Amino acid sequence: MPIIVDKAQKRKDIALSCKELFITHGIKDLTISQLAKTAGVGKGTMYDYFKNKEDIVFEVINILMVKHNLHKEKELSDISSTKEKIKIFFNFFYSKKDESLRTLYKEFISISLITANEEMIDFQTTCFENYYQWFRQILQEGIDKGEIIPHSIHFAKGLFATGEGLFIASVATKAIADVEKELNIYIDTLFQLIEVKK
Amino acid sequence: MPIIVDKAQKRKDIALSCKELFITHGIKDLTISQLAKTAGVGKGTMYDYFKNKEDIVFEVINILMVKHNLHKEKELSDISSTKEKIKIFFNFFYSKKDESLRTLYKEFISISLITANEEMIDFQTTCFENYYQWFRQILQEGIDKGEIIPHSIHFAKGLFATGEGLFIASVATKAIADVEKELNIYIDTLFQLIEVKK
DNA sequence: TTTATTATGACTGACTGTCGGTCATTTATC
DNA sequence: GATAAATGACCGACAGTCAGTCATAATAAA
Repeated sequence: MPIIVDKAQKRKDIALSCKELFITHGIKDLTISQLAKTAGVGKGTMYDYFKNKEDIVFEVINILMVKHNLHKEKELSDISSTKEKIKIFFNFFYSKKDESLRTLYKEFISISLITANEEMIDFQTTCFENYYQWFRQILQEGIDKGEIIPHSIHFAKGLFATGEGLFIASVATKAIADVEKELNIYIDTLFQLIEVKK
Repeated sequence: MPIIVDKAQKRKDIALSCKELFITHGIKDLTISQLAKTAGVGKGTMYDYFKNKEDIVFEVINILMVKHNLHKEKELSDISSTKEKIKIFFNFFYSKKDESLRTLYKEFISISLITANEEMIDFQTTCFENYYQWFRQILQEGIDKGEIIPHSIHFAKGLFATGEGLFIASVATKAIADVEKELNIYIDTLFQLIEVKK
Protein backbone atom coordinates (compact mmCIF):
# COMPACT_ATOMS: atom_id res chain seq x y z
CA MET A 1 0.00 0.00 0.00
CA PRO A 2 1.16 3.57 -0.67
CA ILE A 3 2.18 6.16 1.86
CA ILE A 4 -0.72 8.15 3.21
CA VAL A 5 0.21 11.80 3.64
CA ASP A 6 -1.38 14.09 6.15
CA LYS A 7 -3.35 16.19 3.68
CA ALA A 8 -4.06 18.99 6.13
CA GLN A 9 -0.42 19.22 7.13
CA LYS A 10 0.85 19.20 3.57
CA ARG A 11 -1.65 21.90 2.71
CA LYS A 12 -0.12 23.98 5.48
CA ASP A 13 3.43 23.19 4.40
CA ILE A 14 2.80 24.23 0.83
CA ALA A 15 0.97 27.37 1.89
CA LEU A 16 3.73 28.41 4.26
CA SER A 17 6.43 27.93 1.65
CA CYS A 18 4.52 30.38 -0.55
CA LYS A 19 4.07 32.91 2.25
CA GLU A 20 7.06 35.09 1.42
CA LEU A 21 6.14 35.21 -2.25
CA PHE A 22 2.66 36.42 -1.40
CA ILE A 23 4.05 39.15 0.80
CA THR A 24 6.67 40.44 -1.60
CA HIS A 25 4.53 40.14 -4.75
CA GLY A 26 0.77 40.51 -4.87
CA ILE A 27 -1.53 37.59 -5.63
CA LYS A 28 -2.26 39.15 -8.98
CA ASP A 29 1.36 38.92 -10.11
CA LEU A 30 1.82 35.29 -9.14
CA THR A 31 1.00 32.24 -11.20
CA ILE A 32 0.15 28.78 -9.92
CA SER A 33 3.20 27.44 -11.73
CA GLN A 34 5.46 29.87 -9.89
CA LEU A 35 3.91 28.97 -6.57
CA ALA A 36 4.16 25.26 -7.31
CA LYS A 37 7.80 25.65 -8.22
CA THR A 38 8.42 27.57 -5.00
CA ALA A 39 6.70 24.88 -2.97
CA GLY A 40 8.69 22.23 -4.80
CA VAL A 41 5.69 20.33 -6.14
CA GLY A 42 4.07 19.88 -9.51
CA LYS A 43 1.35 22.17 -10.71
CA GLY A 44 -1.21 19.41 -10.59
CA THR A 45 -0.37 18.70 -6.97
CA MET A 46 -1.36 22.24 -6.08
CA TYR A 47 -4.86 21.40 -7.22
CA ASP A 48 -4.91 18.34 -4.98
CA TYR A 49 -4.58 20.62 -1.98
CA PHE A 50 -6.12 23.93 -3.07
CA LYS A 51 -9.13 24.93 -5.07
CA ASN A 52 -7.29 27.85 -6.67
CA LYS A 53 -4.80 30.64 -6.05
CA GLU A 54 -7.09 32.43 -3.63
CA ASP A 55 -7.44 29.27 -1.60
CA ILE A 56 -3.68 29.28 -0.98
CA VAL A 57 -3.82 32.79 0.43
CA PHE A 58 -6.75 31.65 2.52
CA GLU A 59 -4.64 28.91 4.08
CA VAL A 60 -1.71 31.24 4.74
CA ILE A 61 -3.96 33.78 6.45
CA ASN A 62 -5.57 31.02 8.45
CA ILE A 63 -2.24 29.82 9.80
CA LEU A 64 -0.88 33.27 10.52
CA MET A 65 -4.05 34.45 12.21
CA VAL A 66 -3.96 31.62 14.72
CA LYS A 67 -0.36 32.49 15.53
CA HIS A 68 -1.22 36.17 15.73
CA ASN A 69 -4.06 35.52 18.17
CA LEU A 70 -1.85 33.63 20.56
CA HIS A 71 0.65 36.45 20.50
CA LYS A 72 -1.98 39.13 21.00
CA GLU A 73 -3.42 37.25 23.93
CA LYS A 74 -0.05 37.27 25.63
CA GLU A 75 0.47 40.93 24.77
CA LEU A 76 -2.87 41.89 26.30
CA SER A 77 -2.40 39.89 29.48
CA ASP A 78 0.39 42.24 30.57
CA ILE A 79 -1.83 45.32 30.43
CA SER A 80 -4.42 46.31 32.99
CA SER A 81 -5.67 49.73 31.83
CA THR A 82 -8.70 49.43 29.56
CA LYS A 83 -7.62 52.31 27.38
CA GLU A 84 -4.21 50.78 26.91
CA LYS A 85 -5.75 47.39 26.16
CA ILE A 86 -7.87 48.89 23.41
CA LYS A 87 -4.85 50.58 21.91
CA ILE A 88 -2.89 47.33 21.97
CA PHE A 89 -5.86 45.58 20.47
CA PHE A 90 -5.86 47.95 17.53
CA ASN A 91 -2.13 48.05 16.95
CA PHE A 92 -2.46 45.26 14.41
CA PHE A 93 -3.58 47.98 12.02
CA TYR A 94 -0.33 49.91 12.17
CA SER A 95 2.42 48.10 14.09
CA LYS A 96 5.64 47.45 12.22
CA LYS A 97 5.77 43.80 13.26
CA ASP A 98 2.40 43.00 11.73
CA GLU A 99 3.20 44.69 8.46
CA SER A 100 3.42 41.56 6.36
CA LEU A 101 0.34 40.04 7.95
CA ARG A 102 -1.50 43.24 7.10
CA THR A 103 -0.36 42.97 3.50
CA LEU A 104 -1.88 39.51 3.31
CA TYR A 105 -4.97 40.54 5.20
CA LYS A 106 -5.53 43.38 2.77
CA GLU A 107 -5.37 41.00 -0.15
CA PHE A 108 -7.64 38.57 1.63
CA ILE A 109 -10.27 41.25 2.19
CA SER A 110 -10.05 42.09 -1.46
CA ILE A 111 -10.61 38.45 -2.38
CA SER A 112 -13.49 38.16 0.06
CA LEU A 113 -15.22 41.15 -1.47
CA ILE A 114 -15.08 39.78 -4.99
CA THR A 115 -15.11 36.00 -4.93
CA ALA A 116 -17.75 35.46 -2.22
CA ASN A 117 -16.69 31.87 -1.52
CA GLU A 118 -18.83 30.40 1.25
CA GLU A 119 -15.91 29.00 3.21
CA MET A 120 -13.97 32.25 3.16
CA ILE A 121 -16.99 34.28 4.23
CA ASP A 122 -17.45 31.86 7.11
CA PHE A 123 -13.84 32.33 8.09
CA GLN A 124 -14.18 36.09 7.98
CA THR A 125 -17.37 35.86 10.02
CA THR A 126 -15.72 33.69 12.64
CA CYS A 127 -12.71 36.02 12.76
CA PHE A 128 -14.93 39.05 13.15
CA GLU A 129 -17.03 37.40 15.83
CA ASN A 130 -14.00 36.23 17.79
CA TYR A 131 -12.20 39.54 17.72
CA TYR A 132 -15.38 41.42 18.39
CA GLN A 133 -16.24 39.31 21.44
CA TRP A 134 -12.71 39.74 22.63
CA PHE A 135 -12.92 43.49 22.18
CA ARG A 136 -16.31 43.61 23.84
CA GLN A 137 -14.94 41.71 26.79
CA ILE A 138 -12.20 44.30 27.25
CA LEU A 139 -14.84 47.01 27.37
CA GLN A 140 -17.01 44.98 29.75
CA GLU A 141 -14.10 44.45 32.08
CA GLY A 142 -13.42 48.17 32.03
CA ILE A 143 -17.02 48.78 32.98
CA ASP A 144 -16.95 46.17 35.73
CA LYS A 145 -13.80 47.71 37.15
CA GLY A 146 -15.48 51.09 37.14
CA GLU A 147 -12.98 52.58 34.70
CA ILE A 148 -15.52 53.50 32.06
CA ILE A 149 -19.24 54.20 32.11
CA PRO A 150 -21.69 51.30 31.51
CA HIS A 151 -22.98 52.88 28.32
CA SER A 152 -19.60 52.30 26.68
CA ILE A 153 -20.60 48.77 25.81
CA HIS A 154 -22.79 50.11 23.02
CA PHE A 155 -19.67 51.36 21.28
CA ALA A 156 -18.28 47.86 20.99
CA LYS A 157 -19.30 46.93 17.47
CA GLY A 158 -18.93 50.38 15.96
CA LEU A 159 -15.61 51.13 17.59
CA PHE A 160 -14.34 47.78 16.47
CA ALA A 161 -15.34 48.71 12.92
CA THR A 162 -13.55 52.05 13.23
CA GLY A 163 -10.20 50.29 13.32
CA GLU A 164 -11.02 48.24 10.27
CA GLY A 165 -12.40 51.28 8.45
CA LEU A 166 -9.31 53.39 9.08
CA PHE A 167 -7.13 50.54 7.94
CA ILE A 168 -9.02 49.97 4.70
CA ALA A 169 -9.08 53.69 4.02
CA SER A 170 -5.37 53.94 4.63
CA VAL A 171 -4.45 51.17 2.20
CA ALA A 172 -6.98 52.15 -0.47
CA THR A 173 -6.28 55.88 -0.33
CA LYS A 174 -3.52 58.27 0.56
CA ALA A 175 -5.97 60.20 2.72
CA ILE A 176 -4.88 58.53 5.94
CA ALA A 177 -1.15 58.64 6.35
CA ASP A 178 -0.92 57.63 9.97
CA VAL A 179 -3.43 55.09 11.23
CA GLU A 180 -1.84 55.01 14.66
CA LYS A 181 -2.25 58.76 15.11
CA GLU A 182 -5.86 58.76 13.96
CA LEU A 183 -6.78 55.83 16.18
CA ASN A 184 -5.14 57.45 19.18
CA ILE A 185 -6.92 60.74 18.65
CA TYR A 186 -10.19 58.89 18.42
CA ILE A 187 -9.65 56.70 21.46
CA ASP A 188 -8.30 59.56 23.57
CA THR A 189 -11.24 61.78 22.70
CA LEU A 190 -13.69 59.00 23.39
CA PHE A 191 -12.10 58.20 26.72
CA GLN A 192 -12.48 61.79 27.86
CA LEU A 193 -16.19 61.15 27.58
CA ILE A 194 -16.53 57.59 28.85
CA GLU A 195 -13.88 57.51 31.53
CA VAL A 196 -15.25 57.56 35.06
CA LYS A 197 -13.70 60.45 36.96
CA LYS A 198 -12.18 59.39 40.21
CA MET B 1 -11.53 65.72 -41.97
CA PRO B 2 -12.74 62.53 -40.37
CA ILE B 3 -15.30 62.29 -37.62
CA ILE B 4 -14.02 63.53 -34.31
CA VAL B 5 -15.76 61.78 -31.46
CA ASP B 6 -15.95 63.16 -27.99
CA LYS B 7 -13.64 60.62 -26.36
CA ALA B 8 -14.67 61.47 -22.82
CA GLN B 9 -18.34 61.23 -23.69
CA LYS B 10 -18.00 57.95 -25.53
CA ARG B 11 -16.08 56.56 -22.57
CA LYS B 12 -19.02 57.48 -20.38
CA ASP B 13 -21.56 56.05 -22.83
CA ILE B 14 -19.79 52.71 -23.05
CA ALA B 15 -19.32 52.55 -19.30
CA LEU B 16 -22.97 53.31 -18.62
CA SER B 17 -24.21 50.69 -21.06
CA CYS B 18 -22.19 48.15 -19.07
CA LYS B 19 -23.50 49.36 -15.73
CA GLU B 20 -26.32 46.84 -15.37
CA LEU B 21 -24.08 43.96 -16.28
CA PHE B 22 -21.61 44.96 -13.60
CA ILE B 23 -24.36 45.11 -11.01
CA THR B 24 -26.01 41.80 -11.86
CA HIS B 25 -22.77 39.87 -12.46
CA GLY B 26 -19.50 40.53 -10.72
CA ILE B 27 -16.47 41.90 -12.53
CA LYS B 28 -14.84 38.53 -12.21
CA ASP B 29 -17.51 36.77 -14.24
CA LEU B 30 -17.48 39.26 -17.10
CA THR B 31 -15.19 39.25 -20.10
CA ILE B 32 -14.14 42.22 -22.17
CA SER B 33 -15.79 40.61 -25.20
CA GLN B 34 -19.11 40.38 -23.37
CA LEU B 35 -18.88 43.98 -22.25
CA ALA B 36 -17.92 45.11 -25.76
CA LYS B 37 -20.90 43.25 -27.21
CA THR B 38 -23.18 44.81 -24.63
CA ALA B 39 -21.86 48.26 -25.45
CA GLY B 40 -22.25 47.51 -29.15
CA VAL B 41 -18.62 48.07 -30.06
CA GLY B 42 -15.71 45.88 -31.04
CA LYS B 43 -13.36 44.49 -28.48
CA GLY B 44 -10.49 46.62 -29.76
CA THR B 45 -12.57 49.75 -29.34
CA MET B 46 -12.87 49.03 -25.64
CA TYR B 47 -9.12 49.38 -25.43
CA ASP B 48 -9.28 52.75 -27.16
CA TYR B 49 -11.30 54.05 -24.23
CA PHE B 50 -10.26 51.92 -21.28
CA LYS B 51 -7.01 50.54 -19.97
CA ASN B 52 -8.66 47.30 -18.81
CA LYS B 53 -11.76 45.80 -17.24
CA GLU B 54 -11.15 47.51 -13.94
CA ASP B 55 -10.94 50.84 -15.70
CA ILE B 56 -14.51 50.40 -16.93
CA VAL B 57 -15.77 49.87 -13.40
CA PHE B 58 -13.75 52.92 -12.42
CA GLU B 59 -15.60 55.03 -14.99
CA VAL B 60 -19.01 53.72 -13.93
CA ILE B 61 -18.28 54.46 -10.28
CA ASN B 62 -17.00 57.90 -11.23
CA ILE B 63 -20.21 58.78 -13.03
CA LEU B 64 -22.51 57.36 -10.39
CA MET B 65 -20.63 59.00 -7.54
CA VAL B 66 -21.03 62.45 -9.03
CA LYS B 67 -24.74 61.83 -9.41
CA HIS B 68 -24.92 60.44 -5.89
CA ASN B 69 -23.20 63.48 -4.44
CA LEU B 70 -25.66 65.88 -6.01
CA HIS B 71 -28.52 63.86 -4.62
CA LYS B 72 -27.02 63.63 -1.16
CA GLU B 73 -26.42 67.37 -1.11
CA LYS B 74 -30.10 67.95 -1.78
CA GLU B 75 -31.09 65.34 0.79
CA LEU B 76 -28.95 66.98 3.45
CA SER B 77 -30.13 70.51 2.76
CA ASP B 78 -33.60 69.62 4.05
CA ILE B 79 -32.31 68.57 7.47
CA SER B 80 -31.20 70.87 10.25
CA SER B 81 -30.47 68.54 13.18
CA THR B 82 -26.82 67.52 13.27
CA LYS B 83 -27.63 64.04 14.48
CA GLU B 84 -30.11 63.55 11.69
CA LYS B 85 -27.64 64.91 9.15
CA ILE B 86 -25.03 62.38 10.22
CA LYS B 87 -27.53 59.58 9.91
CA ILE B 88 -28.52 60.71 6.44
CA PHE B 89 -24.88 61.01 5.56
CA PHE B 90 -24.29 57.39 6.47
CA ASN B 91 -27.41 55.95 4.89
CA PHE B 92 -25.44 55.24 1.72
CA PHE B 93 -24.16 52.19 3.56
CA TYR B 94 -27.58 50.60 3.97
CA SER B 95 -30.35 52.41 2.08
CA LYS B 96 -32.31 50.36 -0.41
CA LYS B 97 -31.96 52.95 -3.15
CA ASP B 98 -28.16 52.89 -3.08
CA GLU B 99 -27.99 49.13 -3.17
CA SER B 100 -26.60 48.81 -6.68
CA LEU B 101 -24.13 51.64 -6.16
CA ARG B 102 -22.92 49.84 -3.06
CA THR B 103 -22.45 46.65 -5.07
CA LEU B 104 -20.21 48.54 -7.47
CA TYR B 105 -18.46 50.39 -4.68
CA LYS B 106 -17.69 47.10 -2.98
CA GLU B 107 -16.09 45.76 -6.14
CA PHE B 108 -14.22 48.99 -6.62
CA ILE B 109 -12.74 48.80 -3.13
CA SER B 110 -11.69 45.26 -3.87
CA ILE B 111 -9.97 46.40 -7.05
CA SER B 112 -8.30 49.28 -5.26
CA LEU B 113 -6.89 46.97 -2.62
CA ILE B 114 -5.28 44.65 -5.14
CA THR B 115 -4.36 46.54 -8.30
CA ALA B 116 -3.00 49.72 -6.68
CA ASN B 117 -3.38 51.76 -9.87
CA GLU B 118 -2.21 55.33 -9.27
CA GLU B 119 -5.25 56.95 -10.85
CA MET B 120 -7.72 54.88 -8.87
CA ILE B 121 -5.94 55.50 -5.60
CA ASP B 122 -6.09 59.20 -6.40
CA PHE B 123 -9.79 58.92 -7.05
CA GLN B 124 -10.32 57.09 -3.78
CA THR B 125 -8.24 59.68 -1.98
CA THR B 126 -10.23 62.54 -3.49
CA CYS B 127 -13.48 60.79 -2.66
CA PHE B 128 -12.40 60.18 0.89
CA GLU B 129 -11.18 63.75 1.30
CA ASN B 130 -14.37 65.23 -0.13
CA TYR B 131 -16.73 63.13 1.94
CA TYR B 132 -14.61 63.57 5.01
CA GLN B 133 -14.53 67.35 4.68
CA TRP B 134 -18.25 67.30 4.11
CA PHE B 135 -18.75 65.16 7.18
CA ARG B 136 -16.42 67.34 9.22
CA GLN B 137 -18.34 70.40 8.17
CA ILE B 138 -21.57 68.87 9.45
CA LEU B 139 -19.93 68.31 12.81
CA GLN B 140 -18.43 71.81 12.82
CA GLU B 141 -21.82 73.35 12.10
CA GLY B 142 -23.29 71.35 14.96
CA ILE B 143 -20.59 72.71 17.21
CA ASP B 144 -21.10 76.28 16.01
CA LYS B 145 -24.82 75.98 16.61
CA GLY B 146 -24.13 74.74 20.13
CA GLU B 147 -25.76 71.37 19.49
CA ILE B 148 -22.70 69.31 20.29
CA ILE B 149 -19.57 69.90 22.34
CA PRO B 150 -16.47 71.36 20.62
CA HIS B 151 -14.46 68.23 21.28
CA SER B 152 -16.69 66.32 18.86
CA ILE B 153 -14.61 67.52 15.95
CA HIS B 154 -11.91 65.06 16.91
CA PHE B 155 -14.29 62.25 16.11
CA ALA B 156 -14.58 63.35 12.50
CA LYS B 157 -12.09 61.07 10.82
CA GLY B 158 -12.65 58.05 13.03
CA LEU B 159 -16.42 58.27 12.97
CA PHE B 160 -16.30 58.61 9.23
CA ALA B 161 -14.25 55.42 9.11
CA THR B 162 -16.76 53.64 11.33
CA GLY B 163 -19.35 53.76 8.57
CA GLU B 164 -16.93 52.37 6.04
CA GLY B 165 -15.72 49.72 8.46
CA LEU B 166 -19.21 48.49 9.26
CA PHE B 167 -20.02 48.37 5.58
CA ILE B 168 -16.94 46.37 4.64
CA ALA B 169 -17.51 44.02 7.55
CA SER B 170 -21.12 43.51 6.53
CA VAL B 171 -20.30 42.58 2.93
CA ALA B 172 -17.25 40.47 3.75
CA THR B 173 -18.84 38.62 6.67
CA LYS B 174 -22.23 37.55 7.93
CA ALA B 175 -21.35 39.03 11.32
CA ILE B 176 -23.16 42.29 10.70
CA ALA B 177 -26.67 41.69 9.50
CA ASP B 178 -28.06 45.17 9.88
CA VAL B 179 -25.69 48.06 9.19
CA GLU B 180 -28.45 50.61 9.79
CA LYS B 181 -29.14 49.28 13.26
CA GLU B 182 -25.48 49.18 14.24
CA LEU B 183 -24.84 52.67 12.96
CA ASN B 184 -27.85 54.04 14.79
CA ILE B 185 -26.86 52.43 18.06
CA TYR B 186 -23.43 53.93 17.71
CA ILE B 187 -24.56 57.41 16.78
CA ASP B 188 -27.27 57.50 19.42
CA THR B 189 -24.85 56.39 22.12
CA LEU B 190 -22.27 58.91 21.01
CA PHE B 191 -24.79 61.73 20.93
CA GLN B 192 -25.76 61.04 24.53
CA LEU B 193 -22.20 62.01 25.33
CA ILE B 194 -21.53 64.86 22.94
CA GLU B 195 -24.91 66.53 22.83
CA VAL B 196 -25.05 69.81 24.70
CA LYS B 197 -27.85 69.67 27.28
CA LYS B 198 -30.21 72.59 26.95
C1' DT C 1 12.18 -15.33 5.52
C1' DT C 2 12.61 -13.72 1.07
C1' DT C 3 10.74 -12.42 -3.23
C1' DA C 4 7.05 -11.37 -6.50
C1' DT C 5 2.62 -9.42 -7.25
C1' DT C 6 -0.53 -6.00 -7.05
C1' DA C 7 -3.50 -2.30 -5.41
C1' DT C 8 -3.64 2.47 -4.68
C1' DG C 9 -2.66 7.10 -3.23
C1' DA C 10 0.61 10.70 -4.55
C1' DC C 11 2.39 13.20 -7.91
C1' DT C 12 3.34 15.14 -12.42
C1' DG C 13 3.69 18.16 -16.54
C1' DA C 14 1.88 18.18 -21.23
C1' DC C 15 -2.29 19.71 -22.95
C1' DT C 16 -6.59 22.52 -23.64
C1' DG C 17 -9.67 26.24 -23.55
C1' DT C 18 -10.25 30.86 -22.24
C1' DC C 19 -9.38 35.42 -22.07
C1' DG C 20 -6.84 39.83 -21.89
C1' DG C 21 -4.61 42.69 -24.84
C1' DT C 22 -2.47 44.08 -29.63
C1' DC C 23 -2.29 45.50 -34.31
C1' DA C 24 -2.86 45.34 -39.31
C1' DT C 25 -6.60 46.45 -41.92
C1' DT C 26 -10.89 48.54 -43.12
C1' DT C 27 -14.27 52.17 -42.92
C1' DA C 28 -15.91 56.87 -42.72
C1' DT C 29 -15.42 61.63 -43.32
C1' DC C 30 -13.63 65.85 -45.01
C1' DG D 1 -5.61 61.22 -49.99
C1' DA D 2 -5.15 62.27 -45.34
C1' DT D 3 -6.54 61.14 -40.91
C1' DA D 4 -9.33 59.46 -37.07
C1' DA D 5 -12.11 55.63 -35.61
C1' DA D 6 -13.38 51.05 -35.40
C1' DT D 7 -12.64 46.29 -35.73
C1' DG D 8 -11.91 41.31 -35.06
C1' DA D 9 -8.33 37.99 -36.16
C1' DC D 10 -4.50 36.85 -33.77
C1' DC D 11 -1.17 35.94 -29.93
C1' DG D 12 0.69 34.74 -25.61
C1' DA D 13 -0.16 33.67 -20.93
C1' DC D 14 -2.30 31.30 -17.66
C1' DA D 15 -5.77 28.44 -14.95
C1' DG D 16 -7.23 24.18 -14.53
C1' DT D 17 -7.45 19.04 -16.15
C1' DC D 18 -6.16 14.41 -16.82
C1' DA D 19 -3.77 10.37 -18.53
C1' DG D 20 -0.02 8.30 -17.08
C1' DT D 21 4.07 7.29 -13.77
C1' DC D 22 5.98 6.30 -9.42
C1' DA D 23 6.61 4.76 -4.67
C1' DT D 24 5.08 2.08 -1.17
C1' DA D 25 3.25 -1.53 1.51
C1' DA D 26 -0.03 -5.30 2.05
C1' DT D 27 -0.36 -9.82 0.63
C1' DA D 28 0.77 -14.17 -1.54
C1' DA D 29 3.88 -17.51 -3.12
C1' DA D 30 8.22 -19.84 -2.77
